[in-house]
Amino acid sequence: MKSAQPRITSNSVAKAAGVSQSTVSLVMSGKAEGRVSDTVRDHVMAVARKLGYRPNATARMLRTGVLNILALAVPNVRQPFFGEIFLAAEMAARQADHAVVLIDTHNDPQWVDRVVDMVRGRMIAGCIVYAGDSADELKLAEIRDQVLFVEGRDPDTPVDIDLEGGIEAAVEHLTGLGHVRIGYLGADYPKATFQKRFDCFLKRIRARGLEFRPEWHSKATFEIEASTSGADALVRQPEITAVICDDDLLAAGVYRAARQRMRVIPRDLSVVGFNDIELARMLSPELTTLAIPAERIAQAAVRKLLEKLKDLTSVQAPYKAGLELKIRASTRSPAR
Amino acid sequence: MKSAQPRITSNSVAKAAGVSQSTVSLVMSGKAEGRVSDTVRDHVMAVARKLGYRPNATARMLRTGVLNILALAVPNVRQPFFGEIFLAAEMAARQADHAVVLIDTHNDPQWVDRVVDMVRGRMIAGCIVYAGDSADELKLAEIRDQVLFVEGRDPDTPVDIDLEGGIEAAVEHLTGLGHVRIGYLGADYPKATFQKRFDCFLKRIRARGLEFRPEWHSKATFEIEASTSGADALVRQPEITAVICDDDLLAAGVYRAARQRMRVIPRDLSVVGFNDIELARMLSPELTTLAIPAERIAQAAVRKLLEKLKDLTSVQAPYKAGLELKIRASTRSPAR
DNA sequence: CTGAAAGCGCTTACAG
DNA sequence: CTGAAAGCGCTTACAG
Repeated sequence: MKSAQPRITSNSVAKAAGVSQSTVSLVMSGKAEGRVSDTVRDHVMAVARKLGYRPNATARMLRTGVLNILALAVPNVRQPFFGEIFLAAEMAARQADHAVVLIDTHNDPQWVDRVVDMVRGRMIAGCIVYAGDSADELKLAEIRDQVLFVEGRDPDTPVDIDLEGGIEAAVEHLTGLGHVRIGYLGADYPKATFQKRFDCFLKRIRARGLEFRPEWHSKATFEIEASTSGADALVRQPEITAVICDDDLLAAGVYRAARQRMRVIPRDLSVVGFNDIELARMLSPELTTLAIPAERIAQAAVRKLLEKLKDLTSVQAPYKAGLELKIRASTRSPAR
Repeated sequence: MKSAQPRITSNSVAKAAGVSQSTVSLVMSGKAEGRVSDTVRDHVMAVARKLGYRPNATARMLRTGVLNILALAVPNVRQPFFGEIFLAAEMAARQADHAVVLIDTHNDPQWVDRVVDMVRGRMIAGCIVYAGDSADELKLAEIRDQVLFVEGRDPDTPVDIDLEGGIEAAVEHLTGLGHVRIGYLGADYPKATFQKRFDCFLKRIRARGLEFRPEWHSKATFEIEASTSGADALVRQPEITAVICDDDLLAAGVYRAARQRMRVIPRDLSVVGFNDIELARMLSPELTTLAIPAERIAQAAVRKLLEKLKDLTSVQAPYKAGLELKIRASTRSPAR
């Protein structure tokens, strides 16, 4: 059996220091100022350090009712983009003295129920939901006061990206190069953000007075085989001279399909991605792509969630992050 | 201010159901069998559901002393490989009714202190440390009973990969193709696993009676520019006909450097990676690489940590995961 | 400045 | 089968 660990509590520290337990608590929580003499405070701190005492976070939470754990739910942890989102969110949360529990929604069909359980069961204070499915967002209504959506369904999603502006920049870039028959490779996931992206694209195409045929639209999931075959549906149509993708991972599928069809990027086909993960610069030629400012988005999400948890009535303007079109070597004028 | 939330506790449920608080507790914790009549149990469950009651996890933890949160410390969350590790660990932990807090050690120089604080402060039950730096492993000695190392410094790391076997397979594959001057692109991070990898490589080269010159060894971090220039130090030496890399991300640098030097893979240069992340199949040509069974490793780590936490004295044989050489299009016989 | 005491919401002997 | 009570380790009025 497990050897008996000598549990060090505020009580044992008090005993060892020859003071009351309340005094230890005051000192350890940094509220000694004006309530405990400097001599006693220093003595208690010394004893606590010597014993290796740390206040029991569970007891503190129970007593104060203040939780300092947040959850972050993202579609797929294996995607480097969400790694970046987590990293920035964790750092922002840490600075506000909070820990972050990461949830992979793709991987756990029960995730909504678990989040609701965790919030109601006081395990976590709240949850940031990045690009949740529409159905998920609905089920989260039960704890809406503890949830903050990023790239969500609602037009006023508290933290969102400027899809209109980004897609416009991408389309203008391609039309500026002379492309008139542009294909669209969408992400085959039931997320509002992908629906919106395609809508913005269509709107720009129409505004430009360009043609768009249904067969120039394909969808695929992000696994490499799936994205390759989804891309091939576009690549095999020689009249398409450029493709815009919902994600850099889909662009990788376009590269693969193009190679198989002997179409050279960018000579025979221009490609634009979405996200600007490091892969974009590992591909050859380097990928032109819409960069999402992951760090700013994650910071805004944490800040807004913490504000919401502190003060439900505070009305905040949504944060809309601008996208930057990184022009690299995968786009150029179509061959005549 | 925040609107008053009507807190639902076992007490309020008891009142609403007309039973004692202990009865509610028994029912909710699933210990009603033989202690509470079925009628009362069903009634309590119905009332609890109607009120949306969830037992307060914090109170339960404080009372039972049982924590169900683990931490997982990995070098860099943005690397898809660690996304996979997290995913599998989270799933295994969830099945054992535990949550996982993810820590990015690369990103937080204070991470060791935080983990120690969390363990001693009873926020987490224990921590899995994946490829910690040697210095970190030393500082974690204070909570060694709550820590489990993966790919660690210790020769008996409880969960490790079979580097010897893997590197041997890679070297044998290349020598079998006829390569005799093989370069090594190492990861420039102070981790024991990378030191071991190179040592295994050298050992195999020597066992084969092959030459190895110091300038055939280069090191780089994983950012694309860094790996490209680190790779270039090898690629620019025409006598090197093959390169083994500590990571697929480094292999991407070799591809980039080779392109710049006009050396065609695999005609002029064979490349072997490490990890088999999805990138390996996005590169062109597809990358031959040593696959690490991330899922099995993560599962073993969670299982072993939970066992250790339950029973300190149980002695377990280390788990050593075999590596599989995935032979793809980036390796072939050297041109004469 | 210091300490005794109540209570956060549970679980778990214990008594009936 | 059911309930009253103690106690997990803190924080925070309250009294002195």
